[in-house]
Amino acid sequence: MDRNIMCPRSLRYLLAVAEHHSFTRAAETLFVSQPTLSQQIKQLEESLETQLLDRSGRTVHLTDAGEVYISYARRALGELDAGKRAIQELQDLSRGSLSLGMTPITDYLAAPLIDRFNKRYPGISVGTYEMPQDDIESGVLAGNIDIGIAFTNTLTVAANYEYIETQHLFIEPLNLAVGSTHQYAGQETPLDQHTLEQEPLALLNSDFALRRHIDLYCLEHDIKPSIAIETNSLSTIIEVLRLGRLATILPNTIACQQNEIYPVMLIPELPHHTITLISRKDSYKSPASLAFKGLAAEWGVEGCHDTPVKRTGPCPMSEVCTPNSHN
Amino acid sequence: MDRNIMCPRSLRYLLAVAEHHSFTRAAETLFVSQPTLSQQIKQLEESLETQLLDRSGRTVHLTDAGEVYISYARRALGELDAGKRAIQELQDLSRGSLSLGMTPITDYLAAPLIDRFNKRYPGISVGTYEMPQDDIESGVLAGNIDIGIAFTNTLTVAANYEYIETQHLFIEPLNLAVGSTHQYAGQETPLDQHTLEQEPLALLNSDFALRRHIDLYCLEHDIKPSIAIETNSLSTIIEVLRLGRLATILPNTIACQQNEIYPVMLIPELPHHTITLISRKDSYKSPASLAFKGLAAEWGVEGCHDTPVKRTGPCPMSEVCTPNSHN
DNA sequence: TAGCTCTATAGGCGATGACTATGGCCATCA
DNA sequence: TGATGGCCATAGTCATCGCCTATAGAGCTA
Repeated sequence: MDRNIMCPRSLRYLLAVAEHHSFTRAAETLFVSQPTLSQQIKQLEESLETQLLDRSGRTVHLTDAGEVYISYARRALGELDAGKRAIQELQDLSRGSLSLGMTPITDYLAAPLIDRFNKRYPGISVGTYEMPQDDIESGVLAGNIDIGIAFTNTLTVAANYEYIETQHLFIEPLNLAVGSTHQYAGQETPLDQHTLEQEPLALLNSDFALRRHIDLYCLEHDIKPSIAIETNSLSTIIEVLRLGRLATILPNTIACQQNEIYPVMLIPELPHHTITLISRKDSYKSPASLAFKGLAAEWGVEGCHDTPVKRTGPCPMSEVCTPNSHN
Repeated sequence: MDRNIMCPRSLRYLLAVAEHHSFTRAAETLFVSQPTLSQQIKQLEESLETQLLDRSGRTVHLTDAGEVYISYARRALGELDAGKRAIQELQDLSRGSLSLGMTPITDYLAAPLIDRFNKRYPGISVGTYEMPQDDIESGVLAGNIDIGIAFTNTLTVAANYEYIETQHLFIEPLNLAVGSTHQYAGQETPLDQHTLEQEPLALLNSDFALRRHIDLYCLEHDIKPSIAIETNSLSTIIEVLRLGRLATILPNTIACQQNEIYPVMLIPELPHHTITLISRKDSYKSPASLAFKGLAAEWGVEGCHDTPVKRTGPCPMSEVCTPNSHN
C-alpha cells in the first residue's frame, strides 16, 4: 500500500552522499558498494516523489528539495540516536526513577537504605510514599509502586501470594519504647505482662500492620493494653514519647535511632518482625528497581548497624538487632 | 556490523501497540498480522537491548524505557513526516526560492514579470541580482543563479552554448531616448546618423551587453557617437536624461515606462533586442524555476503591455513594441 | 579518439518481513 | 474443576528487499 520506506539507512546514505558530493566516495566511507547507494537513494527519491540530488554537474549536490529534506532527516536521525542514548542511561542507572511504598515504620527503618541508594545512583529519582501496608500491596499490584517495604504478614500477603514476590531483608525485634524521663528508661530487666497493662500506650491505628501484630500479640497472651493515643503518624508517637509519660511498641532499631528513646524488653517476648521488600511477581522490573533490590540485599546482610544517625543517648539493646536475609 | 535497524516501521508498530495496549488490536489497525508485530517489536527491543513493553499484565503497557524511548520515536517520525510535507510544499509551489540574475535593463523590463510571479506564488521568495550579462552566464553555470534574464547575444552565449539553455521571451526595439525638455522630445520622424553623432550620450559601460550592442551598431554603420557619461547604473542614466541635455539608447519599453522619457527613432534602425531567459542545460530544475519559466512564456506571449506603470507622458511609439515568443 | 572516472542498470544471493498455523498462558464461566 | 476464549509467542514458509558483482553509459582529460 503505502511504500513509506525512508529507512534510517537511506537517510544516512543521503547524508553521506551530500557530504562527500559523490556516490563513490560516500560508498567507501559507508563500506557499501556504490550501486547500493544509487539504488537506495533512488528509492528514497521515488518514495518522496522528488529529486533530492542533482547528478548533472561535475559533482553531486543537493537540490533545493534535498537541502530542505536533509535538515529534517538529520533531526530525525538525531532523535533516534538520542532515544538510544536515553535508554542506555536508563540501563546503566545514570538516570531513571523508582517509587517506593512504605509504612511509617519501614520509612524510618529504610531511610539509611534509601540514602545509600541515592548516594550510589544519584541520577535515579526516588519517590517514597508512606501508607498502610494494605495500600502498599495494592499499589504494587496496580503498578503505581515499584517496590514496597513492609513487614512480612502472612495474613495480608497470603491473599495475593501468587502475584507478589517477597525478599526478606532482616529480622527486627519489637520492644516497648519509652522516653528518657520515663520510669522504665534504661531498664535492663524485661517488663512482665501485668506491668505492661499498667502503662498507657501511644500506638499506630489498626490500618497499620505493626498495630495488627501488636493486637494479635495481646490477644494471644490475653493482654489488655491501655491505649491512650491512636494515630497514623510515627513521629507523633515519638514526640509524645519524649514527653516521658507514654510508652509505645516499636522495632528496636527505631528506638535506638532516636535520641532519648529507650527500648525495654517485654515478657512474653513480642514476635520479631521480618522487614521485606515486596514487588509484583512475573512483572517487568526496571533496572532501577533491580538495582534497589540488589542494594537492599547487601544492606540486609550487613544489618541495620550502618545507620550513621546522630545519637547521644545509650542504646543498651542494640545487640538484639539480628541481621539476616532470606531469599 | 551494527544491526541498527529501527525502521520507521518498527517505530510506528511500537506506537500503535502502546496506544492500544494490545498487540492484537494494534495489528488490526495496522493491517498486519499479530505475529508480525510481536516479531518486529522484539527485534526493536533486541536492537536497543532493552525491554520496551511489559506484556506480563492483563494489558500490554510501556516499561520505563519504552516510555522514554517512545517520545523520541514520536519526534523522529514527526520529523520524517514534516520533511515529506516540506517537500510537498516545495513541489506545489507554496514554498521555495528562486534566484534571478539580471542586467539593469532586463531588471526594468522584467519587474512586472517578477511582480506577477510573486502575486501568483507568494510563498516563493525571489532574489534578484543585478549584474553584467557575462556574470549572469557564469552565475547560471555555477548554479548560483537559477535563471538569468538577458539579451540574446550570440557573441557571449555561443561560448557556452552546450551548457546553456535559452528561452526567448519577446523582441524589443532599441531607440534613442530623451527627457521631456530635450530638443527631440516627442519627435516623430527618425533622426539620422549625423544628428545622432551630435548628441551627447549617457550610456552603460562596456561590461553590459546593451552597450556592446550599441558599439557594434556604431561600428557597423561607422557612427562615431559622442559619449558624455559612462555608468553601470541605469537609474543614473534616466535621472540624467530627465535633466534634458543628454540622450541615451534604450529598449523602447523602458522609455515608455518612465515618466518624462521619450523614445526617438533612428535611421539606420538599431537592431532589435531579444529578451531571453537563460538557464543551465541538462541540470536539475527546481519547481520554482520551472514555474517561473512557464509564467515568463505566458507573459512573453501577452507582450510587455500589461505593465501597470504610472505614466503621465505620452508614449508615441508604444506600438513599435513587438510582442513575440520563441522556443 | 582512448582512457579514466563516476553513476546507473542488470542479475543473483542471502537476509528480512509478513503470513498461516499452532502452542502456552491466563481469565472467565458453567 | 474442566472447558472456553482471548492474547501473545513461536515455528515454518514464501515474497521482497538490500547488497553484491559485472557492466553499460556519460562526461572529462590527454
